[in-house]
Amino acid sequence: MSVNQNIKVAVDAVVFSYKKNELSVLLVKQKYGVYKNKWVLPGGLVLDNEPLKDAVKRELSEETGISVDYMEQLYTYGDEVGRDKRGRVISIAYMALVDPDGMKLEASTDAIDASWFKVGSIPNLAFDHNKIVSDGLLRLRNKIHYQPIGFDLLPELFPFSALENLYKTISGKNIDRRNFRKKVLSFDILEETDKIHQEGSGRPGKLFKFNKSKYDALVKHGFHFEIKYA
Amino acid sequence: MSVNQNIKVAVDAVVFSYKKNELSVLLVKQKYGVYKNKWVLPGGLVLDNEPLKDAVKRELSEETGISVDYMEQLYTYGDEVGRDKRGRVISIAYMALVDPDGMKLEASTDAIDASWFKVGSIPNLAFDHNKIVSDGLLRLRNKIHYQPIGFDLLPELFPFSALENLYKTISGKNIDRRNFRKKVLSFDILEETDKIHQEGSGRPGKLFKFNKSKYDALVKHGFHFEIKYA
DNA sequence: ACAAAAGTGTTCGCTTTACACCCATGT
DNA sequence: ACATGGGTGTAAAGCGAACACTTTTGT
Repeated sequence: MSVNQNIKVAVDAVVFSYKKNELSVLLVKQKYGVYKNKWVLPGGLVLDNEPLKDAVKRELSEETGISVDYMEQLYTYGDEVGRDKRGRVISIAYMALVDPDGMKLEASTDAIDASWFKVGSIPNLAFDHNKIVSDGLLRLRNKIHYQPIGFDLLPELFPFSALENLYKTISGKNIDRRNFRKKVLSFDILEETDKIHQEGSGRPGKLFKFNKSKYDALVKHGFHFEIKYA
Repeated sequence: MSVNQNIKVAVDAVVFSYKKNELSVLLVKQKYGVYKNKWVLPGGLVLDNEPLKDAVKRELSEETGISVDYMEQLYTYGDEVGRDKRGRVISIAYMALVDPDGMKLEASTDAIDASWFKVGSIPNLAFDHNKIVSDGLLRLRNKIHYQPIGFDLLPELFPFSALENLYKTISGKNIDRRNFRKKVLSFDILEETDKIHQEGSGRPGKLFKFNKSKYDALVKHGFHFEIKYA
């Protein structure tokens, strides 16, 4: 333990948002250094007395001004010793989800610019960040099947079709509307409100709300969320 | 990036083995330092130019003399800033599986002793290592349902009942022998050899072998391994 | 002959899937 | 009245779950 080590520790975040049938990732443009003007994932070095998850939140707040609704550790990238030109840096990557409604991006410290990129049109990123994004996407695609994290991409109140379209978009598959609604409602973790959705054309729909405490209670009794596709 | 950071990077491994209906974890007893004589997971500091997974393999080889059949990254522990008394150390934990047949434990560098502990009787470990073990166990329990990693705990040739008992042991549930066999064989990823198993009493059984290349080929065509219980 | 483990099919119920028409609203 | 998206039920197929007797070997 007395060995002198010269490895730096960073965190990076793959933050997803969803809007109008489009899934996006948050990227920032570097302001300084060797990677100036390169797009990268928000992130940076961990402070000496800072828990990893606090480092992620701090970097997100500093570089983009946003705070997320859901966050989990994704993977630690440290097998490519030369992944950062400036020296050995390992990065602990996190995946996060956010409802972008009412959020405003604000590039500041370290970042010249911050912006959402649709997952279909991510530019070439510095480091191994393209790989991290695709690992994050994979995690998200898998996890929406067996954990109710999709709701963290939606506003608190949402029409049922929003959930359906979210699943269609993220999974890339078609869903049978009737079967999907039947399945999700059978879980009894959504509250139907008496408000209705008014936007665009067509018949207005009721707004629903994810009841997290009900979900938690059900889980305690052995319930397991699972959605397969029609 | 010019910030001076004082965080050390370690790796730790939760290595599982299976023998006679018992699942065990590999532990080592510390030889030096503040944690002398404490049982811990095999692991240690990463070298400056060493990929993380190489560090795990090196530490395992140095401290216990074993090499593993399967290894995957588990989780990075870095939210508890004081998890190591000697200073800030984050640890990237790996889960590994090994067939203990013909393996010999050899404690050496840094370790006074190395030994298998049944998962039901793990002592109090230093650091947060009890937590890491239980996270590893959880990962293993979940993963055998949807990835064919159980075979890495068995010898190359095994009687069908060994697989069945492995699943019973790890999941802690009872399995219907007929349904289990039907399901597994339906995947067509096992080769039936003409050798037979001779040990103990009862009718001898045929030995089977996991056909990894066949499995890989099937996966490429959309096959998904999945085992639920009767 | 007995004990011990291997080997083997069928039935039932539930879940998944496939599928099409009417309703409420805005223009 | 037409366009747009919301809301709803039923039948067929496939999969998971429950269940018991015969076979082979050693003692």
